[in-house]
Amino acid sequence: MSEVLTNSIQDYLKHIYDLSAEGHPASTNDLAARLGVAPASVTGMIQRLANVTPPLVRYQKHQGVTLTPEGERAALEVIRHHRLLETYLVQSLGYSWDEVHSEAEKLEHVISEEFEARIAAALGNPIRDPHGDLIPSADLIMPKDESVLLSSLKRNQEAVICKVQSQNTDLLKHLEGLELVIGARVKTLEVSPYDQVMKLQIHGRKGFAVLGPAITNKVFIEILHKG
Amino acid sequence: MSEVLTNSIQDYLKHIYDLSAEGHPASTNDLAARLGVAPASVTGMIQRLANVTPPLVRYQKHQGVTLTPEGERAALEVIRHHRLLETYLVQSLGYSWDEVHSEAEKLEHVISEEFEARIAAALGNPIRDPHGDLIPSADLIMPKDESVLLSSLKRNQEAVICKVQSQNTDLLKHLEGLELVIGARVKTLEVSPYDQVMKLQIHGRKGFAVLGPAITNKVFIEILHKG
DNA sequence: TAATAAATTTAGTTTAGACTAAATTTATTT
DNA sequence: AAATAAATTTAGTCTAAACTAAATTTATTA
Repeated sequence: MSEVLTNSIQDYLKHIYDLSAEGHPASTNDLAARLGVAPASVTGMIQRLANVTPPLVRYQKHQGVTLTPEGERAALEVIRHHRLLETYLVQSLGYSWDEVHSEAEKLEHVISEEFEARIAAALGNPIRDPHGDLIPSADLIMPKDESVLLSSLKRNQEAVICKVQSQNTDLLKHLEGLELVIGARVKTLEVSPYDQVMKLQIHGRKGFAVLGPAITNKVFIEILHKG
Repeated sequence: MSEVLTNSIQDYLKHIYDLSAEGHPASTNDLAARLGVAPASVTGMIQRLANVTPPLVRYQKHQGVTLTPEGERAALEVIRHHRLLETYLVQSLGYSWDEVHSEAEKLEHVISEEFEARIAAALGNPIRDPHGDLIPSADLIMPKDESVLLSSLKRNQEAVICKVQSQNTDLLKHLEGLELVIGARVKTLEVSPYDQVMKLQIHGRKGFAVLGPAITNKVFIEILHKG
């Protein structure tokens, strides 16, 4: 019956997507917190989304909410918009990684498929955004995440930094200082067996960096298979 | 009291701006037609806009509506967004002039001042959009329009095409074929006194074009003062 | 297991911004 | 100037999406 995906609905679907990504349904309260809205408002909305045809979510009272395939498609569309936009703002308009979120948050709801296609092409169809998050493909498949924690890298293995899971400005500044940024190539020189401290060589930089687990458990990498 | 300029309000202000640009206040019916909304809805909205502090419009029953200085600022902000966006879409993302309007229509309401500044800079602070319309400056002054009709160009005068006032695809295609596009330099070789037919030399093109008043009264130019 | 706390839902309001139908005002003709 | 037409306004309704307060359900703890 209904056909329109309002901004608000798109936001709900987006947050349900990543709250339920961990396996269990998204709870009313968590959703409310993410959306900055009262829990009662969430209940109202998810009931509507469950009763639309086709339903966008599966919902049982007190049991939380998950996306139907239709809901997931819609969510992935918004997520693709968001992450492509963040990438475009950084690459083509010179934004820094910490300025892009709120801009993309607004633009994601209004750009056309044409616009999406043009910026994707201009960027060479990237697979990760500036934060390292995966970008769903044009046909709305979320790529499989091959990344692992830096802390799991063994001696002599090489890898590429692909994500830093943290909003902590100090940490991010510290990593920037070390040139340990997304895209950087690294190789493990040594791992201390007791405290997990790693000695890391950063490609194109002399000497090495020493990182404790407080850092290596926040940084994700893709291991380079020697070919 | 109110502080938020919703999308809808921005659209009203924008259309009031250019409907009242001709001198007389914008009428309820004309506004309704432009906005694709019932006349009664317009009355409701402009009453609200007149009673907000500070008022955005001046309104007297049955007399139409004009912008206050505050309303005009808000309108120029939206118009600047729109025209910069159209320009950016054409210059930087390869849109054609006839595809940009609806995209800009949606984006104009959501971009930040940061975004506006960045695209303006990337474009070299342009003064006209791809349709030839003037772009308000960053401090929201609408530049004075120095353009005149091509039909007013005298023999031997040179000018630059700056606007074609028409949505007619045939005409626009015809002009494109002649390379008579925005930015083109032209010189009048001859004007026929009875039927106003002009013989025009187009810079960088051999031979000349012959244009009747049906065309020369749609094309605007800026005359080049020999310096 | 009863009592308390936390999470969720229901019920009823509110606001923006549209709508229709009816009433009123201004403009145009005869 | 009266009659008709066109434009505008009033009044009341509707929907999306939020809200608060109260009620209910589930989870936790003594």
